[in-house]
Amino acid sequence: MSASPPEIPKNFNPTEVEDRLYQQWETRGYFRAHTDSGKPPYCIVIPPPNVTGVLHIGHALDHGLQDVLARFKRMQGYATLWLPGMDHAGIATQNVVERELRSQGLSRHDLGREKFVERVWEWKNLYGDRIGRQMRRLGASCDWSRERFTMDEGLSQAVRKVFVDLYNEGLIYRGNRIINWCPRCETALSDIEVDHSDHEGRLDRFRYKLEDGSSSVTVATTRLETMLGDTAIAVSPDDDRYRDVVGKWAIHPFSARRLPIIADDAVDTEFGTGAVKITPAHDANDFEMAERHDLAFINILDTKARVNAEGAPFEGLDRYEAREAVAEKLTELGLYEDRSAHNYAIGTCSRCSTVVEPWLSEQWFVKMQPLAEPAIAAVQDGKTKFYPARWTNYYVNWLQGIRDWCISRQLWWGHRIPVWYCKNGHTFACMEDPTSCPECSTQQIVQDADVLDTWFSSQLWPFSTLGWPEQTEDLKTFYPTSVLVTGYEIIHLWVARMMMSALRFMDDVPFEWVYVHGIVRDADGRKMSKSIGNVIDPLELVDEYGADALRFTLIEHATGQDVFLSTEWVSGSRNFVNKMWNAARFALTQGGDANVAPLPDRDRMELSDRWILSRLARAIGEVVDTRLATAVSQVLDDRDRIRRLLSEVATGAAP
RNA sequence: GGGCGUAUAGCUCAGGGGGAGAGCGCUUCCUUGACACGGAAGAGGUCCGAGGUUCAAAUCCUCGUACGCCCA
Repeated sequence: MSASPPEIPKNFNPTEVEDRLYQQWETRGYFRAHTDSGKPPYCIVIPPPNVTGVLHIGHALDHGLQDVLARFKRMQGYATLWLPGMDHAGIATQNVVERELRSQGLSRHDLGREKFVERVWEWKNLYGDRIGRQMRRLGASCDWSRERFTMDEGLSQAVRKVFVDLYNEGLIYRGNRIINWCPRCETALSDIEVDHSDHEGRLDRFRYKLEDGSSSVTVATTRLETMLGDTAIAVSPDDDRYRDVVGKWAIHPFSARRLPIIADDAVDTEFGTGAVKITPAHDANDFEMAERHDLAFINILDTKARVNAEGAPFEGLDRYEAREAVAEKLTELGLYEDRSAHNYAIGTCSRCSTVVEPWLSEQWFVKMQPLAEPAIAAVQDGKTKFYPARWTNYYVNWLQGIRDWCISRQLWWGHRIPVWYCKNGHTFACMEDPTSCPECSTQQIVQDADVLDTWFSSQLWPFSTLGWPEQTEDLKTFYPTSVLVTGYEIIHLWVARMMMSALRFMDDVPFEWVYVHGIVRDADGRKMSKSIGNVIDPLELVDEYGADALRFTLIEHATGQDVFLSTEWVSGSRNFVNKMWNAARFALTQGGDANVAPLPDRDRMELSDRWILSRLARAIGEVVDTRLATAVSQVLDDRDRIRRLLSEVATGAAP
């Protein structure tokens, strides 16, 4: 044997090889999907990353899995489309651009709505291709000619049609309800954009005097400042302690408002004193009770969670300042009793971690139950299947308990709600921007100021990206899509909503399979976060070990559990990739192309050839028939055999 | 309070009704013509505990313990 030719280095250099090959693949159109090939279709739409973001290690796993599936199906002869794109990420993007403005001493209000939205588009055009470049570095074999953005013209048409249709059917309605309000972002949030965690707080107790001066009732609360908006006191109808005060009135110490003392089954006799202050405008349970008893709704906080005029004499104070001020004032009046430590759950904005305020306001909602029922049935009937199957129950349970979805956001970046109000009080939704009211023809009309929740557009992703509402060739060829690959944390945020909207508007499920993977954590199992400082940048790992090494590592461990990523694993995978490189190098140095001759007839093959071909066929069969992570471990098993065989051939031990 | 997951070698984890596994680490040897990002040999396990099903259980079932996650 001769020495290795110098043009094949001993060590695999991933950066050089991967960049060169990716460019070739892309410019030669290998990732392009075709609708006229006559091949069976296979389609994956990417869970669109936020346009503001950079790729994190979770994307590397998510995209790696999709890439394996896409490349595998291409090799099997399917017309394969892996469709990439990005999400406009309403709150997140608006926050980024607002932060940028703030560094120049400006607010979005200084620019005005139109200029601000222009500014966000400029930002998007400047930074929006960052994700795409990073995905290419990771080797994602997407069809970039079909890249989509949730704010694209076509996708916006889809959003508009869905809104108008649901509105006309009565499934979208406007209502004055308790919603989650973020005082920093100054917008409503949906239930699932709020994170809940236990918090060490306190329970304050104070007295309301009865109007007739006969006695007083002591109540307990964790949010003392909300007493400014109290409009009743409630006790349990079975509570003997309060039997003789039900029906009487108490007096609010700061406003002289009369508060009825009511009996309601929802009151827990065990909590606090058994008597509960009722703040209908600032608590969801109190709101429901207020509707049952026809109580007044008094909103005491402004959009920044400062006390408004309803809360005089505390007007202008922040909610936490007000909490202390109210306690002091009650003490002065001899009404404050005591406080004790108390743990309770608080909700925080999932975007900025500010404590959200339950707040009464007029918002748009989607009535979910009629949409949820078909989505539950489709999974129970097996039209869409979860892998691993245990997520089926999670999905079904979620939908069975679903509540109406608050879709309006007090933001400027997003799809504006296509509803107009005329001066004569008519309200209407329409596909084309109107110039007059369709009912009374007045031209004095004004559009609703709010935009839609970002998830309202992403719920349409599997069909809006393929061209819907137009009946495009892509839509006919690739819908329903084959598999959705995503992490379990967005089954309820996204997967369930896609199921609902697709069944309603496409009359078919959006995907046959939902492949659910875990979260990538650090080696100690902690979530990666900037504040802990344990974030692993996938691109740094690609620089150091190569994209294949990183993706192989992630997929090997994508068994449905969370992946605790240690860079030592990636280094191990890099070594394995190098092993493959050297196997190829070995083959080429044995005579190069001359060795890649057509195989002889079966009966003239040598035993070793037949053995390795059968081994190859078996390995392919096993890989084809098993799930990804198992396939990877199969590859690892085969590695041993390959290694042994090579060494036998090299030493002349095999015939 | 309800639901789910996990427990297998020193570490991190696959697997799964009949043979105890991988990577990393460890020990010993090898500057061998693909590869030291390598090769060879080896030590190392009550497969969390108890009960049940079975000819056979680490694997399936029940209960328990510990840890983690999700929902309220």
